[in-house]
This record gives sequence, structure tokens and C-alpha cells, in this order.
Amino acid sequence: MPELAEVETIARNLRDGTTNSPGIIGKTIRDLVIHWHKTLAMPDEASAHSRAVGKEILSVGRRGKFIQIELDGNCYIFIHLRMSGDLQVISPSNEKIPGHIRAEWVFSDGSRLVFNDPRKFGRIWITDLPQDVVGKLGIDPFDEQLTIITFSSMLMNKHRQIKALLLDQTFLSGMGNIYTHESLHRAGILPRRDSSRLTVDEMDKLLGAIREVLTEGIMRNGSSIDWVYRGGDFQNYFRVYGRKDQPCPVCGTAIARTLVGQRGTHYCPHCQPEERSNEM
DNA sequence: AGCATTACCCGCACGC
DNA sequence: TGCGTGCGGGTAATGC
Repeated sequence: MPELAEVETIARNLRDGTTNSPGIIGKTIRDLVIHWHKTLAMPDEASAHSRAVGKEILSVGRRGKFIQIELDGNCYIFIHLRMSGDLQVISPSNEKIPGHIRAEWVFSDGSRLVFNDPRKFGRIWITDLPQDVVGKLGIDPFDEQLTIITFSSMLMNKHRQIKALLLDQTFLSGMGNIYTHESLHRAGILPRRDSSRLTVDEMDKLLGAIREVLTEGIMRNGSSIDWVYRGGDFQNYFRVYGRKDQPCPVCGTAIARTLVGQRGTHYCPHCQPEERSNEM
């Protein structure tokens, strides 16, 4: 699915508009149509309809990997794109309709916000209690309160494989499989290393690498992978993700693939070595 | 009890 | 045609 950089890009496009589509701030919802029942996680369809219809869109933002759309009357729409979701604004003049629409909001001006999601894993919540949906999310990687002091103590208080920990949304919110790979490679850390046993220098490098990779990802409008194209081109700058057997751009060693927590994991055996033993 | 890991599951499309 | 794989995450089971 889209990760932080892709979700951020989509949120910005919905808010500010693109050359092809207008933003949705200020639009009024005239109708909500659910095409695939399970896409609506909360509440039931009738309640969702009555909560959203007639409301004006006040803001669009991101919470972890959730898109947050604020409506007037203290109501929020949360959308999680999971693996294959995408959001597009379709104007009457801009009829390029995607093939797997699971839900859509129709606005009073005739334009629509469509939720396209081939794999049907994406979910929508409409609620006046945001904490029920995003309350358990960990700190955002760009949060100013996430200093190296905070980050290092967070890591030292856990004993988990560093890659699995970075993917845990209650620990840090927004990291996914791609950006985790790229961050660990840039920081020179093997994905299965124990988080609490990283050196302070490694923790410092890791936080910097996470922010660097996410910033570049956002700058390039995210990554476009598989058949789900979203307009970004960060995929052309991956150093390890999806590059099994190809040379590491830093040292030329063949990129290796393994499994960490049931998920494909790529790394450079030379740049990301095993932990050095402390024994003499 | 609480934490960490593993297995399985959920729809679909694509490459080999 | 069949099989493995995947920008994610929830649940259940197991082990420490």
C-alpha cells in the first residue's frame, strides 16, 4: 500500500488540487455511495450517510497512513488505503474513471471523490471520535518532539527486530516496507538486528535516514509500484527495495533477500553487516 | 501478565 | 494454467 510519502502526496493533492483536478476543500457532500460493503469499516451505511451528507469539507490531512478529512459539525472521515487504495477527484470534464471504485462521495458541484481499490483491503471510517480510529498511532517521524534522545530511549525499551519495530504503527506511524528498507540501508543497519542493541551512533543515523528517505519520497510524489500507478517516481531511486541480485549502488555487492516478520526484506550484506560480537 | 514472533487471512493482478 | 509475490494490518496461537 501507499506509505507515508504516498499518503502525504495524496492528501496534499486532495487539499491543493493538481493540474488535472481541483482540491476538495470547501466542497459540500451531496451523497455517499458504498459499492463494496466491507470498505466501510464504521459506522453502518445509513449512519455514515447521515453523518456525511450536507457537510462541508474543512480540511484534509494525514495521520500516519490515514487520510483525514475534516467536515463541519465536528465530524471526520478517515481513509486507510492499505495495499492498493487510491483517491481521485473526478470532475464532469475530467472523466477518467478507474476500474475498481469501492466508494464515492458526490459533491454539490457535480464533482466526485472516488475511492479506487482493486484488492479491497482499504477501509473508511466516519466518526466524531478521531481517537477511536487513530488514537493508538505512534509518533509521526517528522514530529519535532521525536528527538534523538526520545528515539533512542524508545528503541532501547524494546527488544525487537528493528525492521519489524519500524513497521509497527503503534511505535512509529507511517513507515512501510519500502521506506523501512531504504532507511535501514542508508543507516547501515541489518533489518533483523535487535533494536535495543543498536549503538547510539546507529540510532542517530537511523532517525536521520528515516527523515531523509521520507523527505525525498515526498519530494518525488511517492513511489509508483506494480500496476498501481500514482504519479510519483521515487521507485527509480530505490537502493535495495525490490533489487534482489542487483548491485548495491554504494558498494556493488549483490542485494540479498530474506524474510523478516513474514515480509520480503532486501538488504546489502556488505553495507548492513551482522552485529559485531562483543566477545574477544 | 505482557511481550515478541509466527501463521494465516483478506481480493486482486501481474510476472514467470 | 499454476504459483509465488505484494506500498498493510488484524487475529489467533505459541513461546518465553
